[in-house]
Formats: sequence, structure tokens, C-alpha cells
Amino acid sequence: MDQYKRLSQDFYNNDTLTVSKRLLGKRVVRNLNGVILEAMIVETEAYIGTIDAAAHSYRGMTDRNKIMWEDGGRLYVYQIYGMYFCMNVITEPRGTPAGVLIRAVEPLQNIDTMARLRKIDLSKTKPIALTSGPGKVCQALGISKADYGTNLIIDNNITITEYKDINQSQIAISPRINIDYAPEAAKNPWRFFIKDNPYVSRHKNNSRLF
DNA sequence: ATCAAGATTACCT
DNA sequence: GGTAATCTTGATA
Repeated sequence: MDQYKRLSQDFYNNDTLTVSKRLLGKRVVRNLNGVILEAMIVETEAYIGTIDAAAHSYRGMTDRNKIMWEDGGRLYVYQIYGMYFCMNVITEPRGTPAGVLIRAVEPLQNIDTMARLRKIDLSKTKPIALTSGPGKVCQALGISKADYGTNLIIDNNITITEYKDINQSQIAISPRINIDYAPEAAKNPWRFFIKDNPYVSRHKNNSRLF
């Protein structure tokens, strides 16, 4: 590791909306068999346990979502549509199920390896296609269900560190993406992203800045 | 045992 | 703008 500090247990054992905002500008460090992939978080969504009909934890504990009841700083990985994975950073102390979906990152190091994992030829396709969406993020960083439950505070395969200071004026807020199955919850402005960052997933909701 | 649905993406017109 | 791809999971019987 270099000069940037890992985020602490206290960082994660916190209010989910606060953690969602504070994760912007932080750096994901992924050790993939000795190859270090690094990327900055640029887009997040909060999923808030028992009050949020869009959250997997809303209807209680299952085999899939049980990690959400653990302490913050754990990794919740699930498969979607039979072919993609999504990664969530668990928040709040043990017993309170909540997490933050990492929707987009900006590649920083070993971008060629990310392109290979994404099966993208960077001479033909724009680099923003690499990591501008939750399924793309996991594919580019080689994250799958094998990483379910990773402890970001002590584990060496995946961690998150300080990186760039993002102030409030650089953060845009919108409703969350693709949660039509929970129309009431979809009204909550619980998506956060860095304004004008090219890696933020493109969507009509981007125009609604609070 | 069966079955519908999904915190998505790539590709098509 | 629209839709196919693809399969684990959770709910119901």
C-alpha cells in the first residue's frame, strides 16, 4: 500500500446516506493474483435496510443478503440477470442492515488489465465504457460471488482507501436507477455522483440535480 | 418441484 | 427508442 490510509471501521459504521456521499473520491484497491487494480469511486446509491422497499434487506434476512446485518465495511456481492455482479459496501453497526451500491468508478491503475477483464479493445471503444455501471465495475475489477463477505478493513484482496477530497459542491444527487419494482422508494434522492465525471453511468436521471 | 423476477448490459433500428 | 441474453435466488405449493 502507499501513502493513502485505509478507511476504518468507524467510517463504515455510520449513517448510510453519509457513507454514500463520503465514498465519492475514495479509492478501491483490488489485488488480483498480485496485479493491483485501482479505481476512484464516482457514483453510489444508498440502500437503507428496513425503511427502504428497494433494498434487498427490506423483507428480512435470506441466505443471499445476510451479510447486510454485519458490521459496516463488509462486501455484499450478488448476481443480477444471470450474468453480472454488483458490489455493495455494508454500512451501519451490526444488526442494522444497509449498504451502498458502487455504481461507477474511474480507473486509475492497470487499466489494460481492466479492459481485458471487460473484453474491451480500448483502441476501438471509448474508455468510459470500462466502468460506467455497477455490472461493469465488478467485471473490470474481477469481483464475483467469491468475494462475498470480504472485510474491507483488514482483507488484502479488496480494500478502500482515502484518495481525493470531494467537497459538497462537487456532489450531484438524484433518485436511484432501475428500481421500478419499488415505485415509492424510487422517489427518494439516494443516488450520489461526482458532477461532470465522465465515468458516471449515463441516464436521464442525471438531469435532475438537487 | 416449479417458477417469476431481477440495484444490467450490449446491441439493434 | 427497444429488447435479448442468462441463471441464481426466494417465494409458493
